[in-house]
Amino acid sequence: MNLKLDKIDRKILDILQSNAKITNAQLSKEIGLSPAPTLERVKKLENSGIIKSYHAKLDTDKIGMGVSTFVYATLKGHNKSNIEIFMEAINKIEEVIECHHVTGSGDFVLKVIAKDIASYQQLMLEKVSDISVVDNLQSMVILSTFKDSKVMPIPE
Amino acid sequence: MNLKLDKIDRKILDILQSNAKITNAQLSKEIGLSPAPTLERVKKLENSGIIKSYHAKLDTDKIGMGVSTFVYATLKGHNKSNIEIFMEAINKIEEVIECHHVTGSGDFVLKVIAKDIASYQQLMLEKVSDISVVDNLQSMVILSTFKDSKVMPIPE
DNA sequence: ATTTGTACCGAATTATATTTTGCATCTAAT
DNA sequence: ATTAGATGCAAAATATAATTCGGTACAAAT
Repeated sequence: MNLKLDKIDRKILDILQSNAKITNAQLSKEIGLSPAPTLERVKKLENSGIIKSYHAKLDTDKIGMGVSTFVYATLKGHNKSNIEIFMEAINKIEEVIECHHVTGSGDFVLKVIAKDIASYQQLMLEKVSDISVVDNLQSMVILSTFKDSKVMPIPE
Repeated sequence: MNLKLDKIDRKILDILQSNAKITNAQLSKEIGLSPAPTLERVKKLENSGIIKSYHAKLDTDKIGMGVSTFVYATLKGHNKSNIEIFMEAINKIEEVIECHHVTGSGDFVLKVIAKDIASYQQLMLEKVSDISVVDNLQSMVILSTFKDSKVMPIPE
């Protein structure tokens, strides 16, 4: 599988990142090819794994998930087994929508969403703090998000 | 516009969050309705703004954006005018894909992507540190991401 | 020069989305 | 209880879009 991206591929990726629901016909117009090779390129991008998946983005307020936070979590020891215990527990909590292992002594950044502050507190106390290997948790509540781009730049 | 979501709506949202490319026919099967009312519901969810948009998710490594970081930024003073200067500058930097205003004295969390550490450093020095109102920057490099769910739970 | 592979186009085919129609259910007012 | 209005539905018909197919052009390798 050839992963080399030309200018047209990058344009396709740019467009599909910002609007996944564009029709192939419209996409082909915007990149200046006919529908057939356009579709071929898109399929190639999908099959090669460059495009991993397609997702609907929801309005958190409108679905009643008004509280979003970042949580910085430290473990009691950042050995492999503790990390595995942590990962497994985190994966079961659907309100934890992201979990990243970051530099700094074995620490993690989580993104958590909740209905309101009360349910957030409950969630953290009952589900996250409760994970045996968790040492410290530090929450930052997101007051507002003024950039949340789903479009990543693609280097040449 | 009625924003009340019933069980079927929540199921639709759940499915479209994890797979935006599902056909209406398949979606209707999974929720147990016929295509017509299914499409009606999806359109209603789109028009009401509950579904904001649809996006392709790319593989950061495969597009050559191997470095992702969280950056905690503090401003020299967190008054309205400084925040506006900061926001405007940040919006122009396409490598900064997220920017959130968080609790703590006027601080921000950014998510930044780059080709490699060298270009990351260059980006931060030349574009981010350079914003006049920025006081302090603290970077955390993401070593690995083991949860990045695009599916938010929806409360009843 | 010939072969091989790749990318492209236009047209035909197939799949899918959208609209329409009419029926069933529910609610509220009489 | 009955009626009127609204809502939601299934099924069929239509419109639109995606996909496939055959063929052409071009580039690189032999």
